[in-house]
Amino acid sequence: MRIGYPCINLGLPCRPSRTFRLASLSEERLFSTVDGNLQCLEEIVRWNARHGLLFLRITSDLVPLASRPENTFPWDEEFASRFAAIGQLTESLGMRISMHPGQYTLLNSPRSEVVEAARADLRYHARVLDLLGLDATAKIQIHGGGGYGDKKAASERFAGAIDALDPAVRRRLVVENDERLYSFSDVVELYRRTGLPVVFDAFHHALNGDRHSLPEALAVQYETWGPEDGLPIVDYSSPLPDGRRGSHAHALDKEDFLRFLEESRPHDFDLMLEVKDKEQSALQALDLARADPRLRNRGRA
DNA sequence: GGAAGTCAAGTCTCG
DNA sequence: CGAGACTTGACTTCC
Repeated sequence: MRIGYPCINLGLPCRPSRTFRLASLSEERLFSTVDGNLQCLEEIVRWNARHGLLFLRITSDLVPLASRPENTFPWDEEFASRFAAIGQLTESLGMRISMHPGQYTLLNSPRSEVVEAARADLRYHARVLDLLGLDATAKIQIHGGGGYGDKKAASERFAGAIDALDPAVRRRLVVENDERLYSFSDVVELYRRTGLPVVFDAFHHALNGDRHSLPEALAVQYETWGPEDGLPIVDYSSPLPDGRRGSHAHALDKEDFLRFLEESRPHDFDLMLEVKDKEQSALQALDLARADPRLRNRGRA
């Protein structure tokens, strides 16, 4: 088990997700922004490694507006050696990398321009991971998408869109249960149609659950990950104290997290903590899990 | 310099 | 059918 947090480190003075408005797009602006974002990403990688956090989700804003047609700057060529160096650094540290496109990246839309934009966005994400030189264990996690009033047809479109993807994108994709539409059972069904491994989000499962208990879900999830995919990925976030639906808690709920560790015990996975205070919760989680033998296992699934 | 408003994305609900 | 909600972090504008 490796533990991590998404995208930004709130304690560091830099951000790897600086961006700008479409109206401000220029080659100069893009160059200087990506330059700064990569610099910050490297700082985060080093900080995380020093603190034992070996699972990192890279922000989708690393290259702002990357998949917009207006953006014609060859950032991938321009920064190829910078990406390669950071990728070598993460490899040498034993760090795992993932990415998670936004909620507006939808492969199953009935609108072809939406699907084409999603495809371009996924190509961008895969390009980043390719430039880092990472193998297929570096995943891109997506959701099932919209329902469009006919979930069955929407799921069919999802499967068709997956089948049509470039293998360089396809091999990195994993599908995560959401809090509203595609439950854990639904994404397992998508796995059966597409072969995409399943990311289990414990928080979404609590909000949009089905018959699976936590250990049951983890056992089913485990079967969806192949030898090339690495350890399964699990997302965890604490429930909000006031019980408000959906959004992520501000800080780690220690009791809930310890219960989660206990109940998930038979299964090993890499754990992404989606909590608003980012690295603080990840450090607490690492501390709470320090006696857990899974932390010493970095092996294959 | 800080507060308020805007953006980027697409779906979905509500009137 | 069209306006607004939803989400998130950061930009941008305004005083």
